[in-house]
Formats: sequence, C-alpha cells, structure tokens
Amino acid sequence: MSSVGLERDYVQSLSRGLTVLQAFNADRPAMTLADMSRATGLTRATARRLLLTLVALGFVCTDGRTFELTPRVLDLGFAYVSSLQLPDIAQPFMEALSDRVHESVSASVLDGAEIVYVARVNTQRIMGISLAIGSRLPAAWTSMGRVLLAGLNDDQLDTFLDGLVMTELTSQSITDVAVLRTEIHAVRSQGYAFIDQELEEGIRSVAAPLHDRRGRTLAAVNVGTHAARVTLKELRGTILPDLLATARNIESQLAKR
Amino acid sequence: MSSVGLERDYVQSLSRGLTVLQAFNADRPAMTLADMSRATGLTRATARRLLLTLVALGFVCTDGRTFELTPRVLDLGFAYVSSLQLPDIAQPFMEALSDRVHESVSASVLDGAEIVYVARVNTQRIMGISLAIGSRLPAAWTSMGRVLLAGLNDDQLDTFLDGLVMTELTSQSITDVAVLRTEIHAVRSQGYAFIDQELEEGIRSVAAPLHDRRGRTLAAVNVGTHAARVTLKELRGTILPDLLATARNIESQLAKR
DNA sequence: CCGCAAATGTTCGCATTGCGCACACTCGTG
DNA sequence: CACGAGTGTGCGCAATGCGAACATTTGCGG
Repeated sequence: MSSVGLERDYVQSLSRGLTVLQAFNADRPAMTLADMSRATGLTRATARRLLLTLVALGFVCTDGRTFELTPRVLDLGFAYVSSLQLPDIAQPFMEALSDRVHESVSASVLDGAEIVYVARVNTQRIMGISLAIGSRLPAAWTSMGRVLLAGLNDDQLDTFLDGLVMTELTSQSITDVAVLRTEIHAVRSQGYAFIDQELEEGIRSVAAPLHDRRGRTLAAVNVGTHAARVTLKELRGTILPDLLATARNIESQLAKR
Repeated sequence: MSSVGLERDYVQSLSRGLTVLQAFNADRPAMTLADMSRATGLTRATARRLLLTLVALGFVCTDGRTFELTPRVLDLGFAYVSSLQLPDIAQPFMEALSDRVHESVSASVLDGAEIVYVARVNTQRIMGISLAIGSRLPAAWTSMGRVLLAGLNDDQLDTFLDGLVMTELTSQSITDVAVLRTEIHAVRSQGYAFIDQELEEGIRSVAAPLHDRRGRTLAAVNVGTHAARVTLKELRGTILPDLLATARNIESQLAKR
C-alpha cells in the first residue's frame, strides 16, 4: 500500500475540517471559536464554519459558546475496526486463550512506527500500562511490533530502521540499530518474539504473527504478563505453544473469509 | 447542548469527505473509486478527490486501485474518549468492582436513542453480546440507558419517548410507552435501574448514574451478568450496594477535576 | 458605573477552490 | 479485433469557501 497525492486533487476544506476534529483532546475537551482558531492556525471565520458543519453533522455539539465532541465521533474510529474483520474473528479465540493462561491477550497492527491495538482481552491483573482498542505503542520495543516488523520485506525494514529514533525506555531496551535488525531477523526465522522489560520495567510478553492467505503478516497477537508473576521459562515453555496454536486457529478462520 | 446550523456556514466538502470516510464498513472494507461513487452517490471525480485527500492525510491507503482505511482513523474516534476524561478516572474503580463481583463492568453515555460504551472491564464469562468501547445499544432496553434517560428533564424525556420506536427484543421487553415512562420515573426516584432479560434472553444487569458537580447525569456505570448465574435477589442484595458505592467514589474523583 | 481597548463572533463581496462534463483508458465479450 | 460498458482523470468555470472588515461582548482601570 502506497500513498498518492497531487495538489489539484487535494480538498483543502476536508483537510481543514479533520484538523478541527483532531484539535479536541484531553487537555482541550471544550473550546470556543477563538480557542479553536488558535489551536489550528485557521482564521476564526473558517474555524466557525467548520465547527458549525460538524455540529450539523452530529459530531460536535455546542451550548452557543463552547464546542465539544459527541459520542458519534467514535463511529468514525470504529469504521476501521469493523472494516478490518479480524477483531470479530479473533476475539473468541483470544478469550479462550486468556482463560487458559490467566493473562491479557491482545491483537494489533502496524501503523508507521507504532503498533495499534485492534482487539484485547484484559485480565484484572496489575499491569503498568492501561491499554484499549486504539492504543498505540512503539513497535520496536514491543513483542507484537517485533513480529510485525519481521513481516516487512527488506526494503520496508530498511526504511523503518533508517527513520527510527532509538530510545532507551528501560535499561533492557535495545538501543543499537544493528542489534535490533539482528533481533528482527531472528524473529523472522523463529516465528515469534519475546519482550523482556524493554518497553517498561516489569512487563514481559510473547507475540506471534497472524498471516493472510498469501502468507503476508497482517496483524500480531500476544500474551502480556508481569515479570514478577511469570518467568521467561514459563512464558516459553507453557504460554508460547498455546499462543502459536491460537494464532494458527485464528488464521484458518480468517482464511475462510 | 443544542445544534446550530445555517446554509452559508455549512462546508459541503467537509460533509462529503466524512461521508466517504463512513462508507467503509465490514461489508465494504476495500473499495475502488467507482464503488465509492456508488456507495455515496457522489460523482466519480468528487469521490476520487476526497479519497486522494484522505490518502494524503494518512486515513486511507491505496494500492492504486482499491482504497482501505488505515489504523490512523482510530485516532479520530479516540479523540472523543480522551476528551471525555471519565474513562481514565473510572477504569481503576471499575476494575476493582469487577474483581469483587466477578462480572463485567461498563460505563456509557447517552447519544440520541442509544447508549455508547466508553469504558469496559470484561470477564471471560459467557455473554451473548460482545461489547467494546464504541459499541451502541438501544437506551430504552438497557439498565444504563434507563439511568441516563432518568437524568433527562421532562421535556427531553417527552421528546425521546415521542420519537421512540417500540421494539420487542425479547418476551420480557417493555413495549408500551406509558409503562416505560413509569419505569424511568421509578428509576429517577430510586437512583438505579435493573434490566431483566429485556435486551436479550439470559442477560441481566444493574446500573447507577454518574453525576457531575452540578448534579447532572453525565454517564452511567453497570454490572452485567447472565441470568443463569446471578439471581435478581443476588443482584439487588450483593451487587447493587457495591455498584452504588463505586459510582459515588468515581463521582468524587471526577469532582476533583 | 463608565469608557475604552482587547477579544470574540459574524457578515458578505469576491476569487479561488472544488466541481462535474467530457475525454482517455481499460476490460470483457462476441 | 471491434465495440460497448465500466472506470479513472484533466481542465474550464462558477459555486463554494474564503477572510477582511464590521459588530458585539468582555474585562480592566479610573
């Protein structure tokens, strides 16, 4: 999948409208016209027209002074999840796996330098990170990210690594490009990836790829644990085989679509 | 919150662009220009410009023939959840409650005639319905919907009931407007709502309102169970008090913001 | 309380941006 | 291979969206 864009085929009004929609966040849940104008760099008149359009469409509401998002905006986001098909198919398998291993199970896809969660079965076990559908984490330091990166071809992987900003998230994090490349090549041949406290102290996980009918990696599924609770040995010996079997089951269901 | 809209202040291009974005779904995960033109009623030239703009913005990708949504679209949806603040605050309380009662706990808000899930703690208990953030259910036949409707003023409730299409989802469903109004008034005075197999056979739940500082109902929180597992007596006697206490705790945290 | 300046919200003339018609290209069938 | 149907695209033009300027509101100081 590549990107295409030409100036004459670019609808500035749509772009500006989406900029307005994305200006709302946790720090600015409600905004006046002038707030929005400052936040987006658009003139007040333009911000007003776009906000009033979003109000008319039901994505934003107003008391006549401030504007806020409505729950209808969630429908925009969930068009992606519903168009993906994977979450519905994978959910029952992931729930069964989580039942057996008593840990959280997640599925994600690769988006740029990040993984994006598209399905999740959570346990109420203490975990440092709170994750939900739509959550993003850096691909390079997550088990699912390693599996997804292993599914890229060499050109794509080179491009990814060229643009990667090495970050030391924990003392265990890989911070050398060559080491990371070697690790991803190892994941490619073994068919799964472990992360041991590279993303966050105390967090340990294992991931497997989900392939489509043509053998391309389209998503990853993982089991996330806490290092104080599950040893690497248990992760490798007990959980990994179950995870790999679950991934194969999901794939065969996907192949029927 | 009310809606405002004037023709001169309506940006047709933004509206059309969002129509294109919403045309993707489970039945049409990938579309050609011509598919999109048919799905939206826009000319092929217009559909092309809008799709190419969405590609340039990263919300849609293309192989040169078909167009598909990218995970970036999820960010649009999650602007709402992150701007709401409630999910982050409520999640730990909901997890603790779910741990104690061993059932699913959810929070939702009212959007038109539906509730929309904004937070959820799931157990791997057998439930007929698969729910996630963004999921929608009819307000009139859900415990959280009843609680949210009880928080409307009389004019708002009249408007809601006037527009409601009575539906018999199960043999237990309320199908008479007067009965439903009486039930909502009862919920208003008692401060919680039960649903007993009105939404789906076998599903039983209890919900409590979450109020803001001014006492307005801004969301609802509930415990969902299976009728085969939890009697009404248990729901009322054991789970409801815990739920009400949890709602109060969440409210006092919200009041600090 | 009043005056004034700053900030915010809105109208409308106009030109630029987005539109769709018509052409170019591709695909499928006889 | 020819032809018709279907699909994708370029470009002239006017409709749509723009922002300058005006109207209204707010906040501060005397």
